Amino acid sequence: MERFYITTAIPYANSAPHIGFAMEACQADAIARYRRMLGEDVYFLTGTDEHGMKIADTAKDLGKTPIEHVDDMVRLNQALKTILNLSYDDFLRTTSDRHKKGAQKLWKELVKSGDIYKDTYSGYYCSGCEAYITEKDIIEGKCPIHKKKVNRFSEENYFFKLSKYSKKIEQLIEKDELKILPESRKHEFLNVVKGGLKDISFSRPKTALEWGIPVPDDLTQVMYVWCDALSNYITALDYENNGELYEKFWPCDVHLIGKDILRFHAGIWIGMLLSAKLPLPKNIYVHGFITSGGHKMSKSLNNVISPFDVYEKYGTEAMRYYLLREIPTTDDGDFTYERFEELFNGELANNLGNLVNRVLSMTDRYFKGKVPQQDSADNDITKKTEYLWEIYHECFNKFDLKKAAEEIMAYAKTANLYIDEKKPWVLAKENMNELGNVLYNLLEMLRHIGYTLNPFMPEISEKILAALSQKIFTDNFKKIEKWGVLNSGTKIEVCKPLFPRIEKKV
RNA sequence: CGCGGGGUAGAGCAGUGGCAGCUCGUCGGGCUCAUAACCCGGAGGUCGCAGGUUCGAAUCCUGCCCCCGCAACCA
Repeated sequence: MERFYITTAIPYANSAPHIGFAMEACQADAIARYRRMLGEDVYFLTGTDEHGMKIADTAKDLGKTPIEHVDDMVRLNQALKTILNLSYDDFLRTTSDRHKKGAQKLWKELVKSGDIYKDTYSGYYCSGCEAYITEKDIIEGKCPIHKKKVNRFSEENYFFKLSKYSKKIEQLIEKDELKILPESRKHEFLNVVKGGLKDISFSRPKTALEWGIPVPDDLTQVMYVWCDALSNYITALDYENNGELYEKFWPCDVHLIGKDILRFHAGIWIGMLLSAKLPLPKNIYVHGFITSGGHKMSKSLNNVISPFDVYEKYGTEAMRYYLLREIPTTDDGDFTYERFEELFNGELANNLGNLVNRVLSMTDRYFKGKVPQQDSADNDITKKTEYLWEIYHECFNKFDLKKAAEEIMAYAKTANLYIDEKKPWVLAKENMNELGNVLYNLLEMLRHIGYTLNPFMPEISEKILAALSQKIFTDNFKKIEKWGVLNSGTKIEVCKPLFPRIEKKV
C-alpha cells in the first residue's frame, strides 16, 4: 500500500488562529482526504510552535505563565479541527515531552557531524523580530519595526554550519530532488540560495531566554525557536526512538507552508536533515496569503477575518469550499462576505445543490426512488466523466486545488445542461425507457461528483453518496472512477436541499 | 535605479504570437424536474500609457505611469 505523509506548518501559538492558517489546514486536509480516497495509507500532522521570547513576553503582559498562555492558544488551534472538519492523525505541541526529546536527539546528531560550534555574538536583539538586528538599523535605541527597546548582547551562542550545505541545497532544488511548488517560489528561493546561506545562531543563553528547549549537555543554553519548531516533522513520528511511525512515514511527501517561511524550510530544515544524514522531504508546497477586501488583514483596519466567525455564519462545508475554491491555491487571494455569498448561491446552491435535488426528486417521482435500468451509456457523458477524473488527478498532483474544484463545478453544470436538453418531464409522458437512461446517467454523474467532492466538502460528499447508497471507502478504490458502478434497483433517498440559498438582506 | 506581484467588459479573473474569453451582475427570451432555481440569447473591453520587433502582439522587446506586498498586530 502506498504511504503518504503530509504536514502543515505549526502556527506560532502566540495568538488566536488566523484564517490563513485555516486555509493551509484545509489544503492539507483536502490532499490527505484525496490520498485516502485512493486507498493510500495517509499520515497527516499538524500542531503548534510554542516556544520563544515573543510568547514569554506576551504571557508576561497577560499576567500568565508561558504555559498557561500557550495552553489557551492551543485550545483555540485545536478547535479548528471541529469547525473545519480536519482529519489529521496527530497534533504535536512543541512543549510536549516527546518533542523535546526528539529535538534534543536531532541536535546531538548535528553536533556529531561537527556542525554546531560555539561563538560569541555581539549585537542587539529584538524580541518582536525574534532576531538580531544590525546597529545601523536601530533608531534611538529601538527596533525600527517594533518600536521596542533593544538590548545589547554579547553572548555565547551555538551556531549551525548552514553554509556547509548551501551548495548541496541549491543542487537538490535545481534538480527537483527537493521539489518546490509553485515554480515561481522555487526560483525565488534559488535566488536566495545562490547568494549563499550563512551560518545561523542556533541557541540563546538561558539567562536571556528561558522559554525553550534546553541544549543537550549545556544547561546554560536553549534552542533557537526555528531549530526547535522545524524538528516537529520528525519528532511527532517518534524520531526519538526510531519508532514505527518514523520508520514507516519519514521521509515526508509534502510539507505545506506559507510563502513567508519558505526559506526556513527549504534552507535551515534541509540543512539540518543533511547534517543529521536523514532522508529529505520530497515536496514543499507553498501557498499565498489571504487579504480582506483587498487589504492585508490588520487590527487597525478592523478587517481581520476570524475562521470562527465564518464558521458561525456559514458552517464548515461552505468555509472549506471558499478557502479551497476561491483563494488561488498558490497565490494571494481575497476574502469578502459579499464574494462568499455570491459563491455560495451561485455554485453551491444553484449549481450543485439544485442539481442534486432535481435529479433525486425525479428519480423518486418517476422510478419510485430506485436506480432505473440503463440500456446504453451516453458516449459524450462517459467521456466527460473520464476527463473529470483525469484533470482531477492532475490538479491534485500539481497542487492546484482551486482548479480541481472548478472542474467539478463545470461537470455539475454539464449535468444541469443535460437535464434541460433531455427534458425528462417530457420523456416521462412519452418514453419511460429513454427516461430511465437519462436518469441513470444523471445519478451516475452525481456519484462521480460525490467522490470528487470529498476532499473539499467531506460531509456534503457523504450526503450525496449516502443518497445513492454508496460509501466513500470501498475495498476497490480503482472502481469508483469507472462509469456504471450504480446498479439498477439501488435505493435512492431524497435529501433536503444541501445548500439553502442565502437570501439577500434588503 | 532595493526586491517581488499586478494593471484585460460594471465587479472578480483566465488567456505567453494568429478572429478577445470565463464567472457574477445587467437586459430580453425559454422551460417547469428543481432551492424564484435551470437553459438560450443580447448589451458591455481601443487588453495601464507610449514606442519597437513581426505578415500578425493582451501575449515578445524598450521606456514610462499607477496599485499592492516585502515593515507593527499577523499565516
